[in-house]
Amino acid sequence: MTHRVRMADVAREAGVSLMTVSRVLNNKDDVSAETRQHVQNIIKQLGYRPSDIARGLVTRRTGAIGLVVPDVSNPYFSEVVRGAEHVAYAQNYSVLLCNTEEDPRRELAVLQSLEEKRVDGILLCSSRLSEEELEEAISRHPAAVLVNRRLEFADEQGSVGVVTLDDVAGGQMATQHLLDSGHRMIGFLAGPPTSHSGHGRMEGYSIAMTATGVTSFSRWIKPCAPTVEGGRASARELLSTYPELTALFCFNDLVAIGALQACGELGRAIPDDIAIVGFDDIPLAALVTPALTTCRTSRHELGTRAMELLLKRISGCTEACQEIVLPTELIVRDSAP
Amino acid sequence: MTHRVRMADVAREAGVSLMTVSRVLNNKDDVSAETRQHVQNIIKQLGYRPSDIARGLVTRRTGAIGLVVPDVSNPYFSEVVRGAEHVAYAQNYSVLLCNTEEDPRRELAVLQSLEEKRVDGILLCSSRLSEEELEEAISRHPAAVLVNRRLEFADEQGSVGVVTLDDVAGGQMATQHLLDSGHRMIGFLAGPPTSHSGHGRMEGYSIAMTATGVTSFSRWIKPCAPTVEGGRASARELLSTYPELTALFCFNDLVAIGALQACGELGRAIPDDIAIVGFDDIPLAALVTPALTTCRTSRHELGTRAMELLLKRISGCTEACQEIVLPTELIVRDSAP
DNA sequence: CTGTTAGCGCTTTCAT
DNA sequence: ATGAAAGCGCTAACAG
Repeated sequence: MTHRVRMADVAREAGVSLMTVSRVLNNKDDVSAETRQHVQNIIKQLGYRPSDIARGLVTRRTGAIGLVVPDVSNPYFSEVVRGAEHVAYAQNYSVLLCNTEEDPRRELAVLQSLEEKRVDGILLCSSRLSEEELEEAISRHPAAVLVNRRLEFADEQGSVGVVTLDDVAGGQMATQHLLDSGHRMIGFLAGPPTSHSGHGRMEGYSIAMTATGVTSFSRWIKPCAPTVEGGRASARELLSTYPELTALFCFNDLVAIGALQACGELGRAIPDDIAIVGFDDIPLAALVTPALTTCRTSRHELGTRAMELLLKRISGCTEACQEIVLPTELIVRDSAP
Repeated sequence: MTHRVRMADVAREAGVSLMTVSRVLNNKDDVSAETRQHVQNIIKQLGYRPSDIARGLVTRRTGAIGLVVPDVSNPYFSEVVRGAEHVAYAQNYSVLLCNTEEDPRRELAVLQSLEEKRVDGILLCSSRLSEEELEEAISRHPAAVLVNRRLEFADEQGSVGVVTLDDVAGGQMATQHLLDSGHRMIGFLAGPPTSHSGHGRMEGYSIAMTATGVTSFSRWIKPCAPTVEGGRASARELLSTYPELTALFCFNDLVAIGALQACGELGRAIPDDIAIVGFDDIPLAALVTPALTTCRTSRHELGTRAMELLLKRISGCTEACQEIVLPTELIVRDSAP
């Protein structure tokens, strides 16, 4: 690479000024059709590509969105990412992807890095930060949308958009399904204590249990890592301590699959000895044996709606539309018919 | 946001020149400890964050890598992405993620966009472009590494790094395993005709079959979409046409799972009536019933090695080390014991 | 050790 | 419809 073609090269070659080239590039209408065509030919001939860097310095817009997720290789988030990316691309935004690896320190680090990159906005999924850290981080960015996490205090100021799942309703629906099948001793593998989704699902579980008159179920609630292995280990423990349990509601499908494995190891048949309900309906859920009953959540839609909201906010939309709650849907399969 | 804090604000407040602030920021050693501390205090106090945009304009480095994959929500690629991202982050590079959605036109578009972003290099996974398009795109970027795809002609020029799986050896190993179990009528669900990995695996299959004296197996080769559904449909067709087949080697695990389903529907028991071998060892492979025999490939390592190679090349490493072939490992489970 | 000068490649503003 | 000048926020190269 000898020397990147600059706008000045195009201008010289075309025999016009920098401004004319700039106008052609930005589709300004005050350029004669003739000149425009000529300049476009030269651009193509020289293989010129404008520098977003130089442009960004003066326009203070980068056309980039920071997308922060705990872990792209988690199928849940990779679908959110894909949905978000799709919308961004359609509006000519690019996406800077950042994994936090569930580490709040790293989350702060990527947020700072995105600030230095001067992204036009951030999409923050399942943030593990404290309210204070979150408010600080958000205030430092031109626009922000939170996914799967709400801000208690800043909400009313409309400083941030929010897209969440109706975890409470989902948790309630899942638990009610088990109750309707006659189960009363229902354990809950609750996921990470820091997860807001987990709290919502637990609330739904509690509501359903209480409404049905089941009390003292709190000892049946056990936190766990949101993974197959986490579910397996916690299910073993919970079922060993409380063998009277006849059903398990799980934080997510991975945990539920871990529970499936644990039951296999403990020699407890599913769904006859014990029924299991997951959450999310990841593709895997339909493929394991027995197929998982679960609450379907549209991760893709979570991503698209969040990005749409963010881009709206970037464009200066100050209207209401700042909190979106997506419903979930119970999918009944073999693990809890 | 009234007015972003600039370096000039820090300099004024600290009573020093722009350069001193710049030196503190970039950890240049020719600043007195005292001044450095003072400036750092002011920076923190003002909440100053340097602009990578402005810096990039003068240094011609953006600290960003373009990562191009067909689809992040495909677990295969999301693990590659995660490996790559991990290495990039450790060296203070950020990652611009681009999905091509398997569309070559979109692939060209994102490549152009990355060029305008002036990324320091690109990592291109499973490119569907023609040799010419690929060469053109690569030549326009400061550095490039290809994953799961080779460039026939440009290789010797060392203009591009390459990281691939040893698909031929993998295909051969998988097929040989079936041959060793006594199978001779082995079908191959080949994946997309455009897939280079698919070609490699087919070559391995052919080598093994031929070496064992099996001829005229080409009619048992059937292309398919690289998905569960694609595998299911193609397996049904292939097994209906050639009911004498006793084993199937599949392009990847998703296809193999589709084949599993098809066999279930056709009433053919696995592994007794028909044995199945997949490729990749995705997490799902161990969880389906029967558990899948497959060739394990380390997607994470594909990502880390590729990013390491790219960053080396960006740093001007012109040494050999420009082609890496990662081995695969046969994992024997229940679908082909 | 610290400061001054001159751009990086574009767009904005104002002039013609 | 087109151009000239100024400057976005920073760093490289040189001075002191």
